[in-house]
Amino acid sequence: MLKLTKKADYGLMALKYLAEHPESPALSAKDVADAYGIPAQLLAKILQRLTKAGMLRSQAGINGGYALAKDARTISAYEVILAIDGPFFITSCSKGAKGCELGPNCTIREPLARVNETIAGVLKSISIQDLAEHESAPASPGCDSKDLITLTG
Amino acid sequence: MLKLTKKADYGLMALKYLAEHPESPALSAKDVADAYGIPAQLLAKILQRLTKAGMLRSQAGINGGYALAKDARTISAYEVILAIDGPFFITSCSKGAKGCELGPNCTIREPLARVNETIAGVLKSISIQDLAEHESAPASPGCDSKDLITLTG
DNA sequence: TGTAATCCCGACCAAATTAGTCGTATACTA
DNA sequence: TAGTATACGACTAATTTGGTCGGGATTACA
Ligand code: SF4
Ligand code: SF4
Repeated sequence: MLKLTKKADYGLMALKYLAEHPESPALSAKDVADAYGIPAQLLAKILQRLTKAGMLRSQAGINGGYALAKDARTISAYEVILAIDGPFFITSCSKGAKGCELGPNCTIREPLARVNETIAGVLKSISIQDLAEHESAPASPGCDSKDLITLTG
Repeated sequence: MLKLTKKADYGLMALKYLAEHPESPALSAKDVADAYGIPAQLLAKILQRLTKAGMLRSQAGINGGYALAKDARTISAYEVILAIDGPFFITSCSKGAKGCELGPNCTIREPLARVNETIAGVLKSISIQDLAEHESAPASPGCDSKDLITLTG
């Protein structure tokens, strides 16, 4: 539960891989898939989605493939997950959903919605760059994310 | 994706409900289920798990049922989710798992593990009490949760 | 003692979601 | 034009989740 889908996982990995190989003009889906031993066709579909979402550029034909369309540090994990799995909410309801309609009955929805935002915030604060140089460079010194925390009260 | 299961959701609701009715010595699974219109048998199983995990006391027989075994503010959303759905990790791997064994191949696992901890931390900081009085009383003033944030770097 | 209410628990089935495959069309390069 | 690649939708398979059933054990009380 509360798991990232493998697709999102693959997507992040692929993006990270591309970020680590800026020299190549383009890497094919197969290249990346082979590098990690994941199904090439599945990864292809994922990369297509990321392309449509604007974070990759694609090139068909021989020597074609994918390359980052933006700077690695401007792509957040959140965007990636969003593009691959669609909008995410930890509750089944949340705004705009056809989920469980306990509506007024349910008073835990609001606090949970805040948890949701917190998680989204965390995910937004992580860039592909952060993943690539995984020797974790302190990007948020001090307590500038204080707002993320206020959800408990 | 990244969704709370309905079981966990139900569990939180039930706990909140019990927290709101401290006068009753015990409420049956059916009582709670009816209050929210959720399947009684399913809720029963959930409550059993919470009982085994020590956050509820149960009483069989006529006029039996469940009651909180601890103060509502000492029960965190995290415990509840853990008891109902088992250990949660956003990645398929994470320590102790039989998940995807890209092992050394995968360098995104470590940053994601930190995201995981952050989420866990947030969940831990929310008590049943917080859910019950959902007019959100600031429980964490200032920036005492700074550590939750350092995952980005 | 007997009965009704209730918890307990494992096995089971059904629905939903996720993972992965296939087939075909299209684009690009040499 | 041959070969390599993306694009995309439909399909199937695997896994997870949601929910049900049935039998058994406890307890209260008449
Ligand atoms: S129970 Fe409440 S929080 Fe959960 S899905 Fe339904 S309305 Fe949302
Ligand atoms: S790809 Fe990496 S992060 Fe994802 S499950 Fe496998 S080892 Fe873990």
